[in-house]
Amino acid sequence: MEVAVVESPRPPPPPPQAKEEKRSDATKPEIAASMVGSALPIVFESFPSTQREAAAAGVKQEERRLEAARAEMGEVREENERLKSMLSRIVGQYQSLQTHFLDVVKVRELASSSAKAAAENKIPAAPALLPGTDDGDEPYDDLVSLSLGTRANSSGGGPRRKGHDDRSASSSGTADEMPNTADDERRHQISLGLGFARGLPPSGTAAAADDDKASHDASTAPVLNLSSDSSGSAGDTDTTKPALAAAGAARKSPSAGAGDGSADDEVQQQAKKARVSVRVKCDTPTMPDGCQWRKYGQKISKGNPCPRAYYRCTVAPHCPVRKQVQRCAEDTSVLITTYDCAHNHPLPPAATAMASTTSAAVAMLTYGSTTSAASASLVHGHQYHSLAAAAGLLGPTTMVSTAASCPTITLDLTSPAAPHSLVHSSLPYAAAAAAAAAGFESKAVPAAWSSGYLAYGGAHPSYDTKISSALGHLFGGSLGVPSRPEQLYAQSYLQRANSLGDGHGAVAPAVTDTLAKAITSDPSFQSVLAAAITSVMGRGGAAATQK
DNA sequence: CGGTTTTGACCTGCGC
DNA sequence: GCGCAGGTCAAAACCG
Repeated sequence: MEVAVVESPRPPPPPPQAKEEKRSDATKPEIAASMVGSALPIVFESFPSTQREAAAAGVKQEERRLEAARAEMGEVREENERLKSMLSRIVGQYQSLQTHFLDVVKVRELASSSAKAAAENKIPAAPALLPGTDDGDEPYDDLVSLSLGTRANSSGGGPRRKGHDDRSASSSGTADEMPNTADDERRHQISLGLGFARGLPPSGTAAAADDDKASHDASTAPVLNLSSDSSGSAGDTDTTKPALAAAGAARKSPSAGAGDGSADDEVQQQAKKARVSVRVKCDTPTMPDGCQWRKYGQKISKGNPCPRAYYRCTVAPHCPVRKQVQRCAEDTSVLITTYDCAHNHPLPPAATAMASTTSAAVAMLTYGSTTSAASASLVHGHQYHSLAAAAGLLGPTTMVSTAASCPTITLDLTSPAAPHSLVHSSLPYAAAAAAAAAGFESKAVPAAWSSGYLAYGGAHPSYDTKISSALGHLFGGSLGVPSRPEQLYAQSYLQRANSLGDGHGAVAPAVTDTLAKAITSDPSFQSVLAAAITSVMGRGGAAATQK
């Protein structure tokens, strides 16, 4: 349980009142006691002897207040315990699900190999989990939707990628570029089932191995193709469309895409393609996200009289992260900040919130998948947490767009939350996550979570749990949107995660709705929630993995 | 003096 | 091929 270690990374340069708000429950009694202890003597000394009765009455009043405070702290502690147990239950369910999933994958693997050996002998393994598996050669396609739209790269071609689609389509049926079918299929399976998309080589082999599957994938599991829009296609690592920073980065290090890139290179290559846009009401020239930025350009873009400023991260010399800042043409009080890429360096604590959010969104867009915690290397572990954060915490009104040259997640933090959004919080989550994983142009889901998150930035004293404060600081807590009802958000979210499994609205398109159903079915949803909380609370570790 | 901002020029991709 | 728009570069100016 990471709950116990959450308090250590205390990110933001704390404003005085915020510091008070973020004290853990465990420290509260001592704090309160010390406060009372220091206050009482003053009370005694400051009262003249002639007013001892009044002083005594005051003492009694203080004691009553102390009792009340203790009772309140007891409640808070109880609440915290309840949340902890809930979280541990969720984590347990996630692990059991994962174990079960691995078993299923194994069974399918065995079934596949035996099916090939027995020629036409199909083994209907795990039909409940794998409906519609009608081709023995691709037994895992349908698994994808069960694992948050994974196998980003294995599909060998994104729905929007120009030319490469044609290439993969035209290459259908030519298996001469298939060096090791079994091996590729294995990777394919891994990527499908456990979201090892990152581990897949974006170059020829994976895509080529899928050549005869690509068309099928595109039709049966189009939701998987988002990430391949980025760089997962055959041999296009050096010809990918430069999405903002990608152009500059490619210019600076053209060899990065040409070679047989390391995992990190691939990660960066892929991460460069996705963008996260944040809309927030802000008076300052830029949104205070805790990072250090250097302005390197400014342009007047068409359709907006407000200039667009270009910033580069200066925390590390070669950090690829860039951001564009532009005021909304319709409402100049709204600041639109678009982040690109992921930081390749440890972040200052104050910056980890937004950075993890954006990189999480990038990760989700880029890979559309989570990796197995069991196999978590540093990189994979980061991916795991990132996706979790993205899927679970991209709560604010979220739009996923692939209309541009690269997929973009837009977080609209300008609209206040509607009360009902608490009740239906899971749907927007699922729709957003599914849409993000799918890479489809998706209608913005009125999740209106922003207040739910931001409210925790204010950290109501009675709800000063680690979880809530961690959630609250996702966006730095500096964007405070006052909304008391949303302070119940986390609780209702958790409770709903337990009681979920029913209807979904008709907000999302059909495909994403299918994914939404898969995602919001209890175990996955809860696991994502648990991972999300773990991710947020373990920012320190996440920052370390961002190296 | 070092770091940041400004700003015009340049590069690249895309649509016609 | 041409023009447009977006993005980046880099020298000069600015600032603490």
